Amino acid sequence: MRLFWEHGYEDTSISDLTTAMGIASPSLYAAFGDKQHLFEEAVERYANGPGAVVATAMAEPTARQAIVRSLVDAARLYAADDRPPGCLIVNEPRLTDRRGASEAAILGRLRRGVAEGDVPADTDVKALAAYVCAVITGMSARARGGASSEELAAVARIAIRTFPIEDSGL
Amino acid sequence: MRLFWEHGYEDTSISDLTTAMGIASPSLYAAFGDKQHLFEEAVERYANGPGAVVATAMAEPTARQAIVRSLVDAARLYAADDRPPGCLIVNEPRLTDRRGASEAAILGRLRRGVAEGDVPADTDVKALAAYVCAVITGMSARARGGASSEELAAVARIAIRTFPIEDSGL
DNA sequence: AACGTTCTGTAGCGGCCGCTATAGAATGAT
DNA sequence: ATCATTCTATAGCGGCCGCTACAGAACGTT
Repeated sequence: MRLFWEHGYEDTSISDLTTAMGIASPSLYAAFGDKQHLFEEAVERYANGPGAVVATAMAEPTARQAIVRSLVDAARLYAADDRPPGCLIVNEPRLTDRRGASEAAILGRLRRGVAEGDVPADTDVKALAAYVCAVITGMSARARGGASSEELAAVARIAIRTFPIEDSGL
Repeated sequence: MRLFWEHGYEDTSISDLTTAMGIASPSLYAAFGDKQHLFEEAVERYANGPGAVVATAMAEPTARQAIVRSLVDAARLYAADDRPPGCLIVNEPRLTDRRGASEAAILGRLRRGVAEGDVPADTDVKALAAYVCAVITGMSARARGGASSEELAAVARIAIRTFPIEDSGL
């Protein structure tokens, strides 16, 4: 998982993986089938662990808090010094579906916000969800380029200013 | 240039290039040296042509107009149907220097704005430049994912709301 | 028309890729 | 202690990569 996270699918070779695991390639193939399956298992593990930032943030009581939490957590986690920088799902081209699911989660949370009254009814929720995803993508890219958590947090703070929803501390 | 733009450096093979050019590989090597040099020439050509969006936008009279123009132009060009989607320089991992130059240009324009009075003196210009770059990166990524110009423009409009500078039409 | 030069294309180099056939080591049962 | 079974590692498959030696075609000169 860490290797795919750091280097991406294409730039992680079977040789890299077996070396890191301390096994030989036939053992890897016996255990995981092929590279594709191993990758899927790694992504699943990632999505249920380090990659659950956005998903868990959506549980916040208001839509604004949910999105603020996404961005703030992303800023911290994408540049945490005990992990590879950025987000595996955001950076890996072939994970379009997973990214779509994240965006759908954000969109759903915004719509719930409209329904519950904490988001103005005239808000273009689709565009806002796309915007949040774009910012998160940009943050992940910057993390990969060596940006610090503080720098990402500064970006997040600016991004948050756009919301048509009242401030709520944080 | 188009091949590198569409598929990136690694996923564009010499075979792809020679096929597109209608020549054989020895001719390519005679003309460009090696793949790396050809890529650099292609990037140079890109930077002086389709990739000059941000650079030219910086010439706008105010910093705000410059940044608004960057985002609006990016929205239109990144999803123009007569070109590959997104930005070569933004998407290619190895072009860190070029990206740094773009960010420096934005930062310089913001500082000039502070000096000329059209940007508030207490603005965190570094963070704002980082934010703009992050949004542009996100827009390029979305373009690659198939987003339309309209969708990108919607993202740009939201992004623009953050600016601590007065609106000026557009 | 014959020649010398320039250029293009065929063929193939070494190297790494994902993947696997096969032989040998470790383990449990008799 | 011997054997049957499971697992592991060595070695190597075909394929594509970037790159190039070399032979043959095209062309300007005499």
